[in-house]
Amino acid sequence: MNTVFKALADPTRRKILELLRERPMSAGELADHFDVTRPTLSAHFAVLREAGLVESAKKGKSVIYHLRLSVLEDALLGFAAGFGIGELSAPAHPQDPEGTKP
Amino acid sequence: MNTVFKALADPTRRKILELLRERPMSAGELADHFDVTRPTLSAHFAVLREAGLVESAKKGKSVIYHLRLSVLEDALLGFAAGFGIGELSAPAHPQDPEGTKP
DNA sequence: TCGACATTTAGCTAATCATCGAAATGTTTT
DNA sequence: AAAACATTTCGATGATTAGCTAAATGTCGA
Repeated sequence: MNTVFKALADPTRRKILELLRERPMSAGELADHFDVTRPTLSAHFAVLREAGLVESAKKGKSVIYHLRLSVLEDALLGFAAGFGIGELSAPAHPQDPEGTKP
Repeated sequence: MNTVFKALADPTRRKILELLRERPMSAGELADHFDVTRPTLSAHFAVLREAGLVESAKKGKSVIYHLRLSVLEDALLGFAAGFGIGELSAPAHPQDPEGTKP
């Protein structure tokens, strides 16, 4: 949970998550949206992966990243709930919560 | 908004906010809940104040800190809403339930 | 006014972090 | 097999950060 907030502390990483919200994207495709070098972005991916916020899958030459919405949701709402913020129905996860897919 | 997430990245600062959620507290009273020195805590207060997450008021010998809940709420829910997390706002793109992307 | 108390500022150190260029790894295509 | 491509690892650098001790600032009560 600390790793999630640490990951969220960087604007580049938050933007990566926002891009991934639309659809899964390859590392190179993501890189086209930023001015930093690919090694730098790769390091950001590692932080996000470490926090459980994204998952990666090799696809040919590329590596496809996709968002793990449930992790973001749990961290954000879990923390907010402690403050009485977001007294709202948690939406059913549209995404696989944990590696339960074949 | 970046300053808010940066402020939330530290566990000590998150705990300060949680303590302040119950009631306003003086710097010294807050300090009793942590193992770090008072100057260190004072620096954390400065970060939280800079982010707008707390406000301070001098009261005699003490300085009373109180939470600014609306700032926390705006940052958290504002960010979450962009992901369809948290409220009535439906997700822009319901996530692809895996596999339908060749 | 003096001394005790609460907090902050100042100055420092060690650790962490974002970034880079170059090299390495792995995959596809010719 | 070799060239081309995508991504990551390696090694280095400058910036930021959390932490400390010591000193400064400000406030109250005797």
